[in-house]
Amino acid sequence: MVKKQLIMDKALELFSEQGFEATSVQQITERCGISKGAFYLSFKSKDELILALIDYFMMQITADIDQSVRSCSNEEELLYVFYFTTFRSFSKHSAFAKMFLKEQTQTFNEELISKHDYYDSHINESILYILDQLYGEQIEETKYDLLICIKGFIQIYSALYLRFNLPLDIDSLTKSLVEKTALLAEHSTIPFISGDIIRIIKEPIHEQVTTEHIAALIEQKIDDIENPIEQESLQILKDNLFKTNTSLAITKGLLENIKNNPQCKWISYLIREYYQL
Amino acid sequence: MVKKQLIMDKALELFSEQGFEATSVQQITERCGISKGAFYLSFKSKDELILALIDYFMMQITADIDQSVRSCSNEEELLYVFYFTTFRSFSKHSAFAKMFLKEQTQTFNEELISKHDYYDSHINESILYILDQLYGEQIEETKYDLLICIKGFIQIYSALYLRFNLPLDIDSLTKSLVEKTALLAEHSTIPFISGDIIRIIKEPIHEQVTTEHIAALIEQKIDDIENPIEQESLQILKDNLFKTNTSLAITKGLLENIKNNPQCKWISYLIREYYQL
DNA sequence: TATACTAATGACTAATCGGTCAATTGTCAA
DNA sequence: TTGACAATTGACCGATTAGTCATTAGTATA
Repeated sequence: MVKKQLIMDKALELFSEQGFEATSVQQITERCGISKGAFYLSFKSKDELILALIDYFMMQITADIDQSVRSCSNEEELLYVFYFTTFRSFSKHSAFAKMFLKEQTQTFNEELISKHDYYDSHINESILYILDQLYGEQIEETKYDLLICIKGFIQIYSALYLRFNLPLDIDSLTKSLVEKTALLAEHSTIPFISGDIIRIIKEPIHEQVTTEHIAALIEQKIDDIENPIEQESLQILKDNLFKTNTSLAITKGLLENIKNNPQCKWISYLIREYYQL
Repeated sequence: MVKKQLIMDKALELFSEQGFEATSVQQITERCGISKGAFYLSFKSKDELILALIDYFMMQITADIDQSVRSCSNEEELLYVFYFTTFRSFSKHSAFAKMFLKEQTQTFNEELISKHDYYDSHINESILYILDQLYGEQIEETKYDLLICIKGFIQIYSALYLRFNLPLDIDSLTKSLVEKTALLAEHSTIPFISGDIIRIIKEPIHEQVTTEHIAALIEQKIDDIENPIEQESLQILKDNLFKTNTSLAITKGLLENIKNNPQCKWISYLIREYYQL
């Protein structure tokens, strides 16, 4: 599916420059050097394209953040690692980040909102995990305000950087934000986010990670994977989902096989969560 | 110009629900109960409409914020007054705030960006004024990071509130943000925003307030004003712009005459700045 | 070379867009 | 009541949109 990738690349360029609605399928196909018909061989509709883009990148970004946070052994560095990974991801996928920033407040598509909420809730969990690890009970009251503020920091600094296309000194930005976050965590006492609001924020809880969900995801991705080892690993992982008494060692090994393919990051993230690895 | 107001009202509703691009002129005229031709009697184009909306509301909001900040005598309350006025304004004009949040990241119109920058720079000045008053030299290094963080707080909490249409306890939110801001101002030591970035941020400096600019603005607004006293006051203020040795007392009195008309807030703000009142 | 199959094309449709303008309606002074 | 003028209408325009499909080009097998 090289064609699909080509379309996604060029479309992302255009979306980040002009926005989704302002970009026509014609423009996309022209930049790809293909015909209009060819576009609709790869994607059923223009909407499906943007949803695919969001999935493709958000899976990577979200899994990236989660992984580096969970694998960080040094508590001192937890916040640093989180911010650093986040901005490095945004920096790496800056065209996507730009598009995402443009479209995230748009209401034009119900499915887009729910997708946004889905990944957002995963990121929320990563942040809450960090806060829990670092401060625990100490910030029981202000926890959700901290969550909001951290996301506010990320959003406003990202927007600044993406707006002017500045070269970003991630280390410096991260250090600055770590200090700010720590200050708020350790000294702020007046919460705003009340129990009611928390419930509303949390409402779009991401569905329980089910065997069917993972299996469907593998099914969907498996044909796009070119490396035969990775493909077989995915197949076995999928089959094992429906067996009992599967070897955790084998599972871990299989996960190791696919860990370098960015397309598999999300799946392995979900499987790790599923088996509590 | 009652028709113009009707169109702006209904269009704002639609824009805040669906976004600007997704709303057609047809939809607007249908909701107004007028014909398509009638729309184009009031506005030269759809673009002119959104620019008018932004001017109409941003003038009020920006002037509101500036006025309450500058007229706050108690230094202790400065930050509180700023946040409170800001959120009260957003709350009062929530449909506009919603639309603005949707469209602010859109690139589709050069003029829209420059308008955004124009009002943004005014708000920046209000915030920097507060920071200067409260902390002065003490935050020389971190001043612009504070500016960014304050705007980040406002943005993320507004988005939260507007997204879920929650009833907003402004006082509570404001107290929470005042504490956070004070913490950052008093204790943060690691700046990120460097001199280079400041220059880029400041670049779209709003033009010097000129006599011609104010006169043109009055000219443009004066026919929409229905109250004859307000209309005459504006006329005299405009004429006085081109005279030397005008009485400051008279100017102040005239400003007093128009202070209750929201349409005049921006003009009186500029005139006050012009005469250094 | 002939056949069978897939990949790719671009002219086409139906709908909608922002914007125009000749025709109609409403209003008020003479 | 008439006539002059302003306000309002909605059919219409050209451009553009997302999406379709009969046709063609390319490729692999027999």
